[in-house]
Amino acid sequence: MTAGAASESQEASKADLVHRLLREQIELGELAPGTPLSELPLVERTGASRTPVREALRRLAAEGLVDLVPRQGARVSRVSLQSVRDLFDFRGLLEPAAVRQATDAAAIDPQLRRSFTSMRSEFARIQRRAPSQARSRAFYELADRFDWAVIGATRNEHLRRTIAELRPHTTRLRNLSHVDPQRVDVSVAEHLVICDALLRGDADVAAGKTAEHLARSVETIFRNLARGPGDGLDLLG
Amino acid sequence: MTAGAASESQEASKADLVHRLLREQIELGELAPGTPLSELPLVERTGASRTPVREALRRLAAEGLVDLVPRQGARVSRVSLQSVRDLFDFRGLLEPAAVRQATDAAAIDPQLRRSFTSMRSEFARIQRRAPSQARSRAFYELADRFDWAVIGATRNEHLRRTIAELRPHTTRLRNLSHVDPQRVDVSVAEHLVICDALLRGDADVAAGKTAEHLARSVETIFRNLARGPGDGLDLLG
DNA sequence: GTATGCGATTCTGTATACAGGACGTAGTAC
DNA sequence: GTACTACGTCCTGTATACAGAATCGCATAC
Repeated sequence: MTAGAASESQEASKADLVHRLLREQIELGELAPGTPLSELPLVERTGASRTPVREALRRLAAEGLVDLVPRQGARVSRVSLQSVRDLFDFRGLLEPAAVRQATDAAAIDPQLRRSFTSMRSEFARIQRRAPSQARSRAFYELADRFDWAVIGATRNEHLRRTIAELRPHTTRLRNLSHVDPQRVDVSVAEHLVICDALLRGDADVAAGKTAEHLARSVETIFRNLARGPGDGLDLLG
Repeated sequence: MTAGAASESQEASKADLVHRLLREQIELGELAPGTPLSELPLVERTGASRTPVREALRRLAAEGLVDLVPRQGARVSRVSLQSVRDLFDFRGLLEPAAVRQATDAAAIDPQLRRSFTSMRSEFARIQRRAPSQARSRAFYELADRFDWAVIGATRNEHLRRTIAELRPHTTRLRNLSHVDPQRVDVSVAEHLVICDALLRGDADVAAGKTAEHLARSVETIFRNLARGPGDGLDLLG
């Protein structure tokens, strides 16, 4: 594992590094929507030359994290209400199908099954914790691992790649909005239900509950938005 | 239109041109799966320098038309039976949803409605023609226009972009396989049914028939494949 | 005859230099 | 005082040069 990581960091091109750096900063909201990303400043900041920086920007543009205006340059993409709707509608189309495939895979692959079983008990443990900042963080970290496990268990390559490409958008949206402890409660319970159905081999329920979970998530985001921008949801960039 | 095309060709960067050239050649099967795409030969062939050529290759790799091995270069991506299944399964997930949105859009937008009405009558006209090479070509050209109209009428940007990215794969698959006149017959009829439901505003039927159409298409491809590679389906590249 | 090692060639990954276009600003004219 | 124009600066798009890695072929040793 260590050797793997070492050879990875050796194998990673500078374009990969710059791409990952920028993607993480955009995900975390450190680079606010609308921030200009000119190449030369990035060359200074990253130490790479313009060629890898260019490639990183193009890749980010393909992922939709960066808007590229032909002779004007790159900016961190803005987040509109419509884009949030689009994102969750699209996830609602894809992720239930992915959960379905993951359910089938977990029924066959014992190691995958153990992995989901373990995450299920972690969700249960979080459920018993008192609401706190740390609890929310733990939940999101676990939910991320769960989502990646589902992605990894998705047989269909197109489906897998497309969902994976959406994750930075989802993460960014979470980091741009505020944590709603009540929503975390519900979300933990929803993940438990999905885990149970998945482990039970009930793909229909697992997929259905995933769709419901996404619908409730976007509902919460919009409700919090309706409280006004003073509440912290600062999407217009 | 002419001025538009002129300004377009002025606006298009060399990277765009190289990208389009290669994509078309891959779609048409002129560049067979597995063909190495080294940068220097492409520089000579296209007249562009390495930078735009690189960008075009990276873009094609992101679209899945080219496989990029880290320190080894680019090859036209190979087409496996699994990748065909994956492609059509994924399309079966996305395109019914897109047809649904197009149905809603056509109910509101009169110009869009006229466009679909006109294509419906073109399908009907093709149906009455005698089977021939030209008839198949006319059908595929029209089916392409129909698909693009649906894509254009898809509100959800993620859905629209993802489906659009799949089209080169579909086109390539068609050009790598042989035309099955019997399948064209059925396919024309299926498109008529979809058009009718779409124009009638019946999104459920339009979506359902789209899913059926895709399922039958992939079935035909696999059946023709089962007849053996001598039949012309030369997918292994 | 076969296997192994060394060398040459080719290619990618990266850096950098150059040209053309866009935007902002300042100055001038009305 | 305002609007328009011209100039300067910045930035992208493109070309090209250089270094390191990988692969292929050939020669040699067993």
